[in-house]
Amino acid sequence: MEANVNESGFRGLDKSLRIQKITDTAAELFHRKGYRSTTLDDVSKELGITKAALYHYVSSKEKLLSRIYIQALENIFRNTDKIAGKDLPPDVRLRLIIQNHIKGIIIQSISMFSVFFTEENQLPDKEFRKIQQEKKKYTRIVETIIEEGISQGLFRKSDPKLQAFAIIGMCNWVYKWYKPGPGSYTPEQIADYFTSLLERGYLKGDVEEVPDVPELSEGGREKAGSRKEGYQRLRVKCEELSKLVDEMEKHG
Amino acid sequence: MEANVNESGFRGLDKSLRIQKITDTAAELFHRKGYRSTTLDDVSKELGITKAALYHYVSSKEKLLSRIYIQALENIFRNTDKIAGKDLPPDVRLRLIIQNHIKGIIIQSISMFSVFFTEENQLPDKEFRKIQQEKKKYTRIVETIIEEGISQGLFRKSDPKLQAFAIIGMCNWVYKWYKPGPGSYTPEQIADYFTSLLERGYLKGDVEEVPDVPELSEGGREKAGSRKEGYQRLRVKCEELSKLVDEMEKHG
DNA sequence: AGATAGTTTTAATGACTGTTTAGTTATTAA
DNA sequence: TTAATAACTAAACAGTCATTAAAACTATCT
Repeated sequence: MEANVNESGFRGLDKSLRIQKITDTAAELFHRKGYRSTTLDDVSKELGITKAALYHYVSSKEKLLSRIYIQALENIFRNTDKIAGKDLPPDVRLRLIIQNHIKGIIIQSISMFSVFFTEENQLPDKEFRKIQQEKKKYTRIVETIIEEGISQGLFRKSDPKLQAFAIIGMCNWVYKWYKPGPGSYTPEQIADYFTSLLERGYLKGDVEEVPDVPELSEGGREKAGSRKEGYQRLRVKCEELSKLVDEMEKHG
Repeated sequence: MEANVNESGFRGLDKSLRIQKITDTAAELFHRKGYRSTTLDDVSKELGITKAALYHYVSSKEKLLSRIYIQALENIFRNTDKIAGKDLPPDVRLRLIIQNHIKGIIIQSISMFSVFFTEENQLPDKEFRKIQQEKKKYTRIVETIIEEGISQGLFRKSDPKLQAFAIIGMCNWVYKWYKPGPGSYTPEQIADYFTSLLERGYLKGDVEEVPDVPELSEGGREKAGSRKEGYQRLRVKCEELSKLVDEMEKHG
């Protein structure tokens, strides 16, 4: 029946730490139950204080949400500029970005990023736009690295924006499935793995020449060129695959 | 000031269509404002009827959410079994799965999947578990295809589950950035692009032999083997990269 | 026309919750 | 000791919202 007095209390912390604790607790609850479904009573109960006491530290529930967003952004952007600006080959920079990204999500707590990814529409308009803008900025960083990789002849030709979305999506989704624990992967292992997959793909590579990414703007796509036997069929186009599925639809 | 009488009215539809319209409208609003923040007044207003009239078709708000989840699942699973069971090489099956996945999300409406991905914690416990289970089932399907690809020597060695998460994440994230419109990519184009990236990676491929994915279980990883000059450095390990970042931290 | 069933509305209820107010306690400063 | 301030509490305000009850409208059938 007692209030939750877990994890090193709340009273015996100095102010900035107490605010941090409030933010973390809120993030955890918002993550578990959703922002709107979490009451300030829930938060205060979890902290072992009264709701009104909360208002000593945070001026509104909305402000609490803002704080979470600000922290998440700070965390993700902490290293990006340094990485992106460093004089390193694009592939290495991309690796660093990916690693930083996954580390940010996992170490800085999944809850915070879960909220970050799912509660945007709860922010006031102005803040919402700000966040949207920052996200675009981040995408743009990744995009730029990819562009450089391509222009240096290191990366295959592609649509850099689409590729950035693909990579970022793969990384972001970590918050959905990652469960910390003794047997879990470390963020570094995941980053290593993702990088390896993204750089080289999952197909075993004994092909003479890898074709560029298909043109996205037109229908007429790649005429099968000089590739080794056995990999011809890998390049079946999606249009054909579509027909295949449609066919399946009809005949059970 | 009038009620929203857009998109072909509500009154002139037969029952099952009316229920469908309610579900779609709800999904759209839940997507825009969040489940908890959307009132039934919002939904009914959007439909041009009163709140109480809604209760003729849906017994509770929760039920409305359930319906959305059920439809999303139906949509994703519609073809999977047929694809996974078909006697096709693993790489082709994986392509089909990816394509089906992205098509499902985009065509069947982003809103529905946005809700599907973000409002799970609003479901009653029993339903929540059911959904969780279905998601696992889906991951398992992808995983199995990957396992077969590996054992047939077609795919590089890897952790199939991690790879499944990576792929699924890349695909799911589409709901976050895809904006339908005249200049947008088609689902097929996105699927094509993702598949190409996933199969072959973004690095330009003039390497003799692509190394297997690094072992995830131990620290000691790959001794640089017989690879072409110039790609040596690509295989810098994340541990080393970490140090690099840490260093940057200190010296601006 | 009248009855019936299906549909929609108006009006109310009851529970919940973000926020405010007014006051208490503990700690520090003068 | 007195005054001031920070930390906190209890209670209530003001509003919102899911849900229900009961009345009114509409179309169809007899």
